[in-house]
Amino acid sequence: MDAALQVLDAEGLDAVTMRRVAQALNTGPASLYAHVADKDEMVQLVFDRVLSEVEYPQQIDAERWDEQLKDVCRSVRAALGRHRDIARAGLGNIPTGEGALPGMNAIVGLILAGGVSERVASLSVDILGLYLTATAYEESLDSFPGSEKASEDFHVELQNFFISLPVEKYPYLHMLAGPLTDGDGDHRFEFGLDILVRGIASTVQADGRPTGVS
Amino acid sequence: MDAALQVLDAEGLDAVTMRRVAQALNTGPASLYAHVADKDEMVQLVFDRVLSEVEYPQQIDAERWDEQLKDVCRSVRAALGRHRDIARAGLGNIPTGEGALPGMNAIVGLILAGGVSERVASLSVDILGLYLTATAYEESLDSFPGSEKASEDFHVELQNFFISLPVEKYPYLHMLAGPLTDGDGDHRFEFGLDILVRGIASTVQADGRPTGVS
DNA sequence: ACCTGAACACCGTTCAAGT
DNA sequence: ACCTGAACACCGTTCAAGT
Repeated sequence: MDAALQVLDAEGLDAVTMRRVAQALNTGPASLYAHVADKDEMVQLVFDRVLSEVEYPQQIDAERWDEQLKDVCRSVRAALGRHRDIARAGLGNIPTGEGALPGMNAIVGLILAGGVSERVASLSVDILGLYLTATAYEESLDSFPGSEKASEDFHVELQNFFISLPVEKYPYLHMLAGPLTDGDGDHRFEFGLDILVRGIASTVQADGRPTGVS
Repeated sequence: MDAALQVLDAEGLDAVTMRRVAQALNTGPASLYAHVADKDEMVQLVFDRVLSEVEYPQQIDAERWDEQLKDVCRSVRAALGRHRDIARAGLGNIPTGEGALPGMNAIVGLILAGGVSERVASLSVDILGLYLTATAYEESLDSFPGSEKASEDFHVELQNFFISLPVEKYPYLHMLAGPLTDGDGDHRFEFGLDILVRGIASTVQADGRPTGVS
């Protein structure tokens, strides 16, 4: 597992193959099958390990549940961001490993502390997880493929493309050419996080009783 | 391109390889490089083609911008859902193909019709795209790998896992074992969509002037 | 401009055989 | 229980050669 994480951090998720990891262990790929069912399980274990880095409050403060919730989410983003494009491995899965459970338990607890129903809490944790892995994955694509230079060039190119679009055919895309390609990652993340957390909160009326939403 | 789409629909995205597509064309893999730079470009073209199936209103009705916006989003989900796990190909990319642009232009227009700033509109279209591709991808994993039976078994298994969790260690996960694994896809999708669209709308005050959000 | 066969450098996984 | 070498059935991509 340490070996797999090392390969991931050094070369990215695509390099985390049975053969590459085995090589880092000075052995052959077949040997790994004594410890792991298949490649997917290996990658899932790495993902779980990364999630174990997530920090969460030991105590839930119901008054500040939304800020605490956001902090856990920021910690998830930070953990994923520290390990290349590992977020890709989390896209289709509900993580059930030892590393992920404490953080997930905290997130569920914080959402419930917001006063929402169990149903809404379940849907919320789902969509929040989706948001965290998907944004982390997108950001990882920006940071690595080439140098930072390449990604900046790509930005300019994309903006030029939108500007070049025929105004009569795509008026709105043309209009937003600037802001659409303006990428401050931290800010984007906070915007989405704020919308989601406020959306979850808006599901509860001022008196603390759940609204009829969904 | 037709051949690639056929392979996708019949066997899923993993089967869309240079070799498989070439075979469907009764030729060798090297021949494809006369029409396409690499595999990624080929898959991206397929993705763009799928997005061309998206339906959008010819005329924006500013009064009903949110319902119109939701309808376009539903159409994106439907289009992606018709083509296996193609959504995976859309995860890290801003689509710039002929097929995707009209729908994207409509989405941007509808968000702007909601009265938000250009900045917020850009962030919103971004997060909405993230949500659409990520949910479509997750749903595609549920529908295919094995039969529907297998996915139901998996559900039960997952629920049992959460129930089996030690209550003192993971109280909230244990509590939500039921709803957390209760998957009505349509309903989940609508819940998230509603939160996002309301979140975007909440960025504008009642008088139509943008709030100071983000 | 388009196509081809052959090759290169990789994959995940299996399996008989060993300790 | 753990490891190994060799093999199988695949990959994407390149390249010289053809039309």
